[in-house]
Amino acid sequence: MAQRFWLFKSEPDVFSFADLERAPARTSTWDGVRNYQARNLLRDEVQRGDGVLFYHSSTATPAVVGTALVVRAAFPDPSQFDPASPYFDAKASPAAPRWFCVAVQADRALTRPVTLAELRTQPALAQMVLLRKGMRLSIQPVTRPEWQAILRLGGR
DNA sequence: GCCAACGTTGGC
DNA sequence: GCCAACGTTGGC
Repeated sequence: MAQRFWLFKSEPDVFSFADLERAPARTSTWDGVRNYQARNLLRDEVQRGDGVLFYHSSTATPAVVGTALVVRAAFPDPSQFDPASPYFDAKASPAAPRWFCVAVQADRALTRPVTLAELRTQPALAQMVLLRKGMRLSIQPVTRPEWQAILRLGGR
């Protein structure tokens, strides 16, 4: 399947792009997604080899800050089975997992972050899912032209 | 900290 | 199946 592109949101206070770059093998499980629409994308659509825009949300200057690569397609999110985890789900079981995650590897930071405010000024990005009113989805599809435009804005 | 928008839960 | 109440997200 052709490479596709996604935008993953993360609160930098919880897990930042720099955290991913510091992780062993620059790789981390993208766990804790607890929204069904986002879950369905992770489980059914996101494939190994896809590109990810790493977006910092709920911060003073929300922005796309780097790119990552999907290095493992969907598997059951281990945190749902861990009673000590904030993402524990008593209704999930290994036989009937409810939540899924993928693994991502840091690619490169953008030369400069592309802020949400800047994204909004770009006519080429007018249809971006991120910019739609009321959109809160934490896993979003990105088109190839959007991907390319954002990397260009970010100095790549 | 505020609050709009959206998602989930649960009573009926 | 409806919908009110509640919880969460996330920009500002």
